[in-house]
Amino acid sequence: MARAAQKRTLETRARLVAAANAVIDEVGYQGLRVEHVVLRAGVAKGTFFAHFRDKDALMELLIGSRINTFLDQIETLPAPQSVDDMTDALMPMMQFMTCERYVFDVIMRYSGAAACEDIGTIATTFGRQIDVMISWLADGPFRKDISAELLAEGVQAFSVQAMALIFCALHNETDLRARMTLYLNAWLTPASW
Amino acid sequence: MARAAQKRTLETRARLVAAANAVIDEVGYQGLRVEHVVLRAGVAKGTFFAHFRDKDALMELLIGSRINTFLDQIETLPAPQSVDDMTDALMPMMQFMTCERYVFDVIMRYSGAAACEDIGTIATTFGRQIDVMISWLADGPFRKDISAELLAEGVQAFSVQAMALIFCALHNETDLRARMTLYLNAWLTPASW
Amino acid sequence: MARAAQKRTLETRARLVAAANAVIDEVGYQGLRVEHVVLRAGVAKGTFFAHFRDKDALMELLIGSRINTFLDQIETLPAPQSVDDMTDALMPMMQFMTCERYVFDVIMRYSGAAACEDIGTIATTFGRQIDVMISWLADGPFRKDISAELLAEGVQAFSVQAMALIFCALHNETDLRARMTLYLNAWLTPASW
Amino acid sequence: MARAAQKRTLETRARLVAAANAVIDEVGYQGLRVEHVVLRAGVAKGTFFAHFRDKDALMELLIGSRINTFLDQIETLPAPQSVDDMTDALMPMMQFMTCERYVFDVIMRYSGAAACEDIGTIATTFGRQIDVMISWLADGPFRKDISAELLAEGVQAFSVQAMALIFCALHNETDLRARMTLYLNAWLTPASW
DNA sequence: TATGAATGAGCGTTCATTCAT
DNA sequence: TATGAATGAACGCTCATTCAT
Repeated sequence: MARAAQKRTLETRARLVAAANAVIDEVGYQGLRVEHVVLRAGVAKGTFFAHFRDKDALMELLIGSRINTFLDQIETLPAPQSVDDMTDALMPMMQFMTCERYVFDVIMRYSGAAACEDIGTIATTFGRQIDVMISWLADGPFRKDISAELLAEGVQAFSVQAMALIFCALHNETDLRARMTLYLNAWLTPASW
Repeated sequence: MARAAQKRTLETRARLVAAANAVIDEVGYQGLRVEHVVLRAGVAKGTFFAHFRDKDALMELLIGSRINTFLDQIETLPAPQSVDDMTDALMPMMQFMTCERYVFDVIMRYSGAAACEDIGTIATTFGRQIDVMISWLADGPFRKDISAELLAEGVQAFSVQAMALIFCALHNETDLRARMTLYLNAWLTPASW
Repeated sequence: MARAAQKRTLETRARLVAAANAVIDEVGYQGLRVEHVVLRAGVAKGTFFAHFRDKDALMELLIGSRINTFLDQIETLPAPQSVDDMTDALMPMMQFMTCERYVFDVIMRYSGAAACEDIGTIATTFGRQIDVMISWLADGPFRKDISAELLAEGVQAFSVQAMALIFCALHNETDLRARMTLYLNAWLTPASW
Repeated sequence: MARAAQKRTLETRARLVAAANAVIDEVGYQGLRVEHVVLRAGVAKGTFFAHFRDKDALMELLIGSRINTFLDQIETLPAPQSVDDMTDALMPMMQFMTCERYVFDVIMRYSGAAACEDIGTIATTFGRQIDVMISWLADGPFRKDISAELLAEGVQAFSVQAMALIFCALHNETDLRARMTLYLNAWLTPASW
């Protein structure tokens, strides 16, 4: 019976997540309303809050999941041997992260949280990003005078900077890649000064 | 006549700004309510919206002004000759920027906007930051293999990264300075790799 | 459970309606403020708008209810056998309809709507008025060369005309009855021309 | 000088009226905003209120003028010799009166005001309507057992009734004419009962 | 007359969240 | 768990009208 109950619980939760994704497909993350989610899931509003602490918790889960999917993909790639390769590897994830101002803002609220005990889906992805990059950086023709971790944090800092520019009317996706290349070349390439 | 009218307008606007600052002193930026502002300013609510598009517009003005004041101060300083000096110079402004999560979030919405025609008070402060740092970087014992502008953008990227960490439970003000030093040393110091 | 929930809903709605009526007793229909209603009902403002589309929807309900009460009363009366009797029967309702310029205006917005599918409380009362009068007209010493329905519509048209005169500074309640008698005699009395 | 000043005054007033008509052509009577009128007229808001007691005063003037134009036209017609002719004569004016719900409402606020000392442009038009119709009724093959004035008031009452039906989704312009014919036949035609 | 900034009361709305059942 | 009515604090907005200059 407990097992059955748990099964129902999981089903309800899955229904809510599916409904939320469907809503997002229609109106975007920004436009998501709890009301619409529960309506589509066919459950009561209270049920939503029995499954998610608050709306933000759902958002974090949804966005975090998407990022994790991108990271799964990224982890299958061989360690990039150039800044261009690294940019290529990161681009899909960065494009998702900038698909909506709202999404970027949510993610930003957790940036830097990588080093925190803080356990949230998005925060964890920052840790994963750092980890992936550490493995890459140790393994490629990149700057070696500072720790791979610090280097990775720098890549993250520059990613954020590059992404932030997307939301300027004057910049577009092409710029995102160009910026990244520019930044990472300056940050990662062992040049003699 | 037009001048007289404009004078009254400016006075009212000044009253609103002063009232807003007073409210913020009491309840913080986050806690500011339009209602309280107009009450304290002794003007009608409609007057508020005749002067500011919405609450956010006021916020941008207030926060932007504060940042500009810090930049005024910063511009009086001699060009820093070390990463420590540079960090010292930037710290007061960064501390303000991280005084409240809300303030940081507002600022972030305009980060990267430096390069934009986009005219908002905060956006312009990003441009000023870049300009100040360009003058510093050209003038100090810093990396010279890339343009001062790119270097400045990097400083900004790392500042954001360092500030974002403040909002992790695990970090505090001391860390802000430490992080900045760490990042800027790695970014600005001409080391042989 | 659904029944219980509905019960609470009905109670809240009843509280709002009662509060609204109390407010009207004090300040009139014109003076009714949503704020005062919710305050007196002891519910949140949001609750009001969960029950009524807007203030006008409440007004229609309240005024429509009052008219229906008058019609209930009217329906208990025997079919009038003279224009005077008919006027007597209609007077209380017409006096309510002209108790406030605001009330009359609200009602007018729905006049003629009798024949409409349009479902609003006030609109339906127009239909009831017609029905009552049809039964009267078929049953009394009134003109018979045209359909009772057309005759009833004419009574309505003349009622409106007579009521509209009330809002002329020069006219008063006495005139309302006098006008009605004059009009109805001309409209309903089988005279040889 | 006084004459010059008066000339300027009249010009400004004319500019305001012209601007108002232009605004109405674009957004309808309902959509007219004093702000738009003064903007288009190139005068200050205060000037508007120096020329018109309030917005309603302007509206009354504009709508009243239009009605008077229709009445001018109507007065050139020969006295109608049938209900159909009478309906034809009145239709253009009635169509204008029902061009917008707002216009009809404004007019209604003055209906019945014909008999009032009350001096407003629209109120006066009601008087003119009555006068025109009195001359018609005395002069045609219409009911004669009651005064032409009372008969005219009845025509007005039925006109209002017919026009009110226009604002029911279920009715249209064709109905307006059909209704009028129906009503006026019942009211004006000397039939033996 | 003309100006136009200021008024100001109130409406409608929002929507995540709570809580009694 | 599930329900869903109720919450409630603000915000934005409206826009005719006033009044000091």
